[in-house]
Amino acid sequence: MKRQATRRLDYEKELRRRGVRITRPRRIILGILSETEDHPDALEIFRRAVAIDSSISLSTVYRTMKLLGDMGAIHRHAFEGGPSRFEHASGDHHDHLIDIESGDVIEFKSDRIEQLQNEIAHALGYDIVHHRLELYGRKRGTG
Amino acid sequence: MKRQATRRLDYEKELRRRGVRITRPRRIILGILSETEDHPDALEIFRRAVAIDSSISLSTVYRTMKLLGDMGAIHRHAFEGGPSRFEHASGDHHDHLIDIESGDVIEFKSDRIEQLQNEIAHALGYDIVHHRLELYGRKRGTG
DNA sequence: CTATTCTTTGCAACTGACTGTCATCTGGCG
DNA sequence: CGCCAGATGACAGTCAGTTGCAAAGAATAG
Repeated sequence: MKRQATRRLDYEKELRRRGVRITRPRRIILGILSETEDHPDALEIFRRAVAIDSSISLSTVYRTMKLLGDMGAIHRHAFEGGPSRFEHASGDHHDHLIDIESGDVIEFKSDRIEQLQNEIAHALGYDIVHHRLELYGRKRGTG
Repeated sequence: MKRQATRRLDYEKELRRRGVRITRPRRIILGILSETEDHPDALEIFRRAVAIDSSISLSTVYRTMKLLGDMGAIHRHAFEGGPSRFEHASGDHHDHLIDIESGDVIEFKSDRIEQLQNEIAHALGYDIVHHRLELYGRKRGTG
């Protein structure tokens, strides 16, 4: 449970190392990102940020998400039919199963699939730069 | 090469069956969709349609793509960082490898991956409604 | 073939999700 | 503290797509 505080400090250290200033809005957004285990969108992050400091603007949230995304500190996911949703980039790679009823996101990982993807790309003469694998499903016995 | 004309007629028959009127703009768009083997976006379809009948509007293209998509006659793909691109829904399911340099789309199919996806979703208590698997890559020996 | 009906169209205004501009503000060093 | 490049809030602009509406045009009836 101390993981979160550590993660925020890691973010700040990394930002400093890159000559990025740690401002009040950024510290608040970093705090929100490091505490959440879900996949909030920009508006949701904005709402949570405003609850802490009402002067924060939505532009700053978007700018900060872009900055952190470019740095590789967070991942942006453009799931179907909605705004981008974010998660911190710590931990290793995984893909997502999206509950089409609730919007909940479940993370999973399959080395077999990754391996098959590489084989396929290779056979087609390509190197994979990145990929997107999303399963959209419904809880069994719920419809 | 007669496949395309047949496909357009199939589209029209299906539309009629659903009580949808076959208008001039729709016939033109259907013709474009049945002739192309690539994955054009709405604007590209619009450009091709205007070359045939300059009075067609972009709204009608969007509306027709939505109609055909809802009917399941075409598939809409929202690849990263660009507008939706479309392809006719004939033939069987496949996934896509996108050349990040040229935007070219290569179709591929892997029963092994599909099977693994189902196993994963099942293990998590879900039934897959649909999925999205996109590989973004670069041609080997090109960079 | 014409009248009637109800869908579809083109246009323009609108929306959601960002991105860019700019005057003002501020973090961090000196 | 004082400075000042980089960051911020406010808001205009963009991009892809959607929607409201009056006019046009399919399909059907007569």
